Amino acid sequence: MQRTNFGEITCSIARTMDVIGEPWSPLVLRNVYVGINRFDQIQQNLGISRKVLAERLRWLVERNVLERREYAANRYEYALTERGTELVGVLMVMVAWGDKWLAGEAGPPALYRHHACGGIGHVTLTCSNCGGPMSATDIDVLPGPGLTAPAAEPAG
Amino acid sequence: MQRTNFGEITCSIARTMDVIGEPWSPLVLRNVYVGINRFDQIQQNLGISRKVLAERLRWLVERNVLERREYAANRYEYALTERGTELVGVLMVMVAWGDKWLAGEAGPPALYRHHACGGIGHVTLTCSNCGGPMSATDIDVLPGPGLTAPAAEPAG
DNA sequence: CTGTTACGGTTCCCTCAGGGAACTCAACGG
DNA sequence: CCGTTGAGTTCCCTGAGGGAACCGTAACAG
Repeated sequence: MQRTNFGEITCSIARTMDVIGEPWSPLVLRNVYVGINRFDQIQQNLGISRKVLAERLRWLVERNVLERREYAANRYEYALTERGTELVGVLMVMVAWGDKWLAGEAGPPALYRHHACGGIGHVTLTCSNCGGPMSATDIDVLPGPGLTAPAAEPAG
Repeated sequence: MQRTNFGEITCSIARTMDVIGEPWSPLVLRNVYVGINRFDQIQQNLGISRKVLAERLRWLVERNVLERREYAANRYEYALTERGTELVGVLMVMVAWGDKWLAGEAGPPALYRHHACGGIGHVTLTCSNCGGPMSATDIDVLPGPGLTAPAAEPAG
C-alpha cells in the first residue's frame, strides 16, 4: 500500500484523519460551511486542482460528511450533513489555535460572532461532565472499550 | 510548486494545516503527548516510514510545536512545547468527533478522565465570551483585521 | 436550430512525496 | 572487540498532487 490507510488504525484521531486528513479537505469543508458550495466556486477560491477537488468531494460525500444536491438540471452543489456540521467544530478549534499562534500582528483573518451573546469570541474547550475548562494538561488518557490491539499505550 | 503551500493562504485553518496537516503529524503529536516520544518508539507504534517520521519531527521542531532534547549521549527525545500542548486541544476535538461518529459498537478506543472533576468525559466547545455552547450553527463568520485579500467571503 | 457560454467534472502527463528496506554512525554492555 | 540499540539517512519504486486540456449537458443568444 502506498499511502497508509488511517481508517484501520484503532484511534479516533486516525479515523478522523482518514475522513478529513487529506490535504485540502478541511478547507473544502470550510468553504461549503460559509456558502462557497459549488465546484467551480470552490476550485477558484482555493486554487485547488480540479482533479483533486473532484476526488475530495466524492470522498467526503461517501463518508456522509457532505451531500450532493442537484439545484438545477445537471448542476450540483454541496451541503454539510449533520456529521459534517459537527466536524466544523474541529475547524473552529484549528482557527482558535491559528489565530493565537500564527496570525501575527495583522490579527485573525476572520472573526466569530456568537448568536447567543452577540459578542466576538473564539471557541474554548470544556468538560462534558463538569463544564469546567479542559485542556491537554487537565486530563489522563485511559484505555477505552474499543481498544482492541494490546498496545502499551491507549491508542487515541 | 508541487504541493500547495498552505502557510501562504490567508486563513487560520490553512495555516494550522500547514503545521499539522501533513499525514501522520497529528498522530505523532498524540504519541508524544501520551509519552511515546522517542524515534523508534514512535516509528514502531505508528508503523510510519522512518524517512517520513524524520521529516515530520524536523518540521514540527522548526515550527516550535515540539522540542528535541538529548536525554543521553546522542540519544534524543521529543516533548511538546506550549504551542504543541495547545494543539492537542485540536486532537481532543477530533477524538470527540471520531468517538461519536466512527467508533461503532466497540466504543471509543480511549477515555479521558478530567482532573478537575475526576469523571470520564469528552470535550465540548463553548464561547470564550459568554461561556455558552458554541457550535458551527451558533455563529456568524465575519471578516477580521488580518484579512488582506479582497475575498468575497472571509477566509477562515 | 446553430454558436457560445457556463457548469461539473474527467483525462492526460509530469513531478515529487510517501513507503520500504538497507545502510550509517555513535554510544553503550559485556 | 563485538554485538546491540537508538536515531536517523540513503536508495529506489510507486502513486498522489498539480496543471492544463478535454468532454457532455443545459441554458441562452441570435
